[in-house]
Amino acid sequence: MNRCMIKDIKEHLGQTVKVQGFVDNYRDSKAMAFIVLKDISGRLQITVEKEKLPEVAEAIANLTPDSVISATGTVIENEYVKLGGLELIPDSITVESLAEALPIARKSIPATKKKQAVERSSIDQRIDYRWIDLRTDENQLIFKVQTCLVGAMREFLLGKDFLEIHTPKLIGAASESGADVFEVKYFDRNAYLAQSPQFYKQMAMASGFERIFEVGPVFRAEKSFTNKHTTEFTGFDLEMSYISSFRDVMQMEAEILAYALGKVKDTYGAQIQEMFGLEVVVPSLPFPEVKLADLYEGLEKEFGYSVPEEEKGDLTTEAEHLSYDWVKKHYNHEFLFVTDYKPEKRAFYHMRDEAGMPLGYDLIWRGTEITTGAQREHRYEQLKKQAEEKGLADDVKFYLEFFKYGCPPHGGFGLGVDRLTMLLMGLPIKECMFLFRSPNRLTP
RNA sequence: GGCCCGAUGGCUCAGUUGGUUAGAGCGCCGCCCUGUCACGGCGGAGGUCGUGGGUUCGAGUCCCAUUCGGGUCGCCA
Repeated sequence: MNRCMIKDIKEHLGQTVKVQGFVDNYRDSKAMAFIVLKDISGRLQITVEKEKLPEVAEAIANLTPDSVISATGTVIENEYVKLGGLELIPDSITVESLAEALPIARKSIPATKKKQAVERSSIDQRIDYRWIDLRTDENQLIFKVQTCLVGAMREFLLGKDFLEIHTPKLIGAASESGADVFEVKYFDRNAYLAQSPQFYKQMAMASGFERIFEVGPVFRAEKSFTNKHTTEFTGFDLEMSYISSFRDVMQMEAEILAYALGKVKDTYGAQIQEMFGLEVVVPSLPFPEVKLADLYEGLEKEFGYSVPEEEKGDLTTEAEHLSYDWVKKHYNHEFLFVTDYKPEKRAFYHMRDEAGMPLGYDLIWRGTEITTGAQREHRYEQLKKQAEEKGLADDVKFYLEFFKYGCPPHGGFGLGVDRLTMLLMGLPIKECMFLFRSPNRLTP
């Protein structure tokens, strides 16, 4: 018999079906036993009248929470069952895998008059047993949402003649700065884990691909300890040719996000609201935009936040957070493009205007940076000069070659998929990653 | 890397100015309970208090060192 997903169970009223999943709850008394079965799609009560079904009773006599079972039986309606008014009366139950007592508490239980509250285990404790932690509805929703989000972004771009590429993550030279890359052994020499597909996606422009994107792993050997950093994450990178300004890139990104968030809202908006208490807001176009210096000025005037002049080349964490209040107040919007960062703070490959101002932007969503984007410098001599200014000419020699034999003007951005997900759910990044990596965490 | 904080049964915590056999809830195990739905009732097992040293008649508690971990800032996606 084919397995029936629990979400489809209602279509099989009165019929015999097979269901499989984890034991979400087990209540066993002398004459009756109740199993709440959970699969990825839902929950179902299995009701066992022990005297009528001694074989089934025998099979589940030592059942434990989180064991995996298969059950076949008849689906019936029963108003008395709080779980959807449906229950399965089994003919047989097979215990596929018996679970030991769980080492973590996945959910908080509030205090009652007699009992004190049980807090759920810390996220770090839960990550030690991530595969158990991920069985909850809340955690599974995170990955359903992320799948929907990235799928929608991909779908959007495929409709606009983008090619999806896959660049190497093992590279021979430390790219960009060289300070924050992981070194790995590569036969009889050293290699590095790519800290960004930047150089290769630009190579795709020199290859005449015109429009590309990539979803892939990014490695950063930075000892960052915040709720939004990790040493390995998933980057959504895009590059497009024949732009007339970096604003073409910004517009493309805004359109992608508006489309993808629309899909997420349609599909999971209600569940996100219910489980995480957050509304998915589909952003209006275009996204608001502000110059970095103007933002600092606004924050000082309107929120009394000021920083020393030397820190104004970049956004401080607090300024980033305050920018959310600022953009809500001025534009009733969650996204904010920030432009006109100082050239010292930006990568050498960003194109600059006559005044030396980088032609790029950061995108801040709900007070957290999710993207850096720019028009790239595609003119060989100029690019070489900018690399030399940062003392990188030797390190990026192979990259400079991409621009010697013809290269279209182009630009692009890198977007943090995990940051997108975490902001969508209102959680720290640890809670949103399938497996979190940090300087202190390399397992499971 | 700077600053701050923590480490007590499987989990979450309590542990009073240092004072006899270290407590609780959940979980676990056993028994009881004809329909539960965060089921309920009774009983039980389980901890040399991260590690090393010191002070003291006496240390989970005070001091020093050390290990591991967490938060935050910087860095960034």
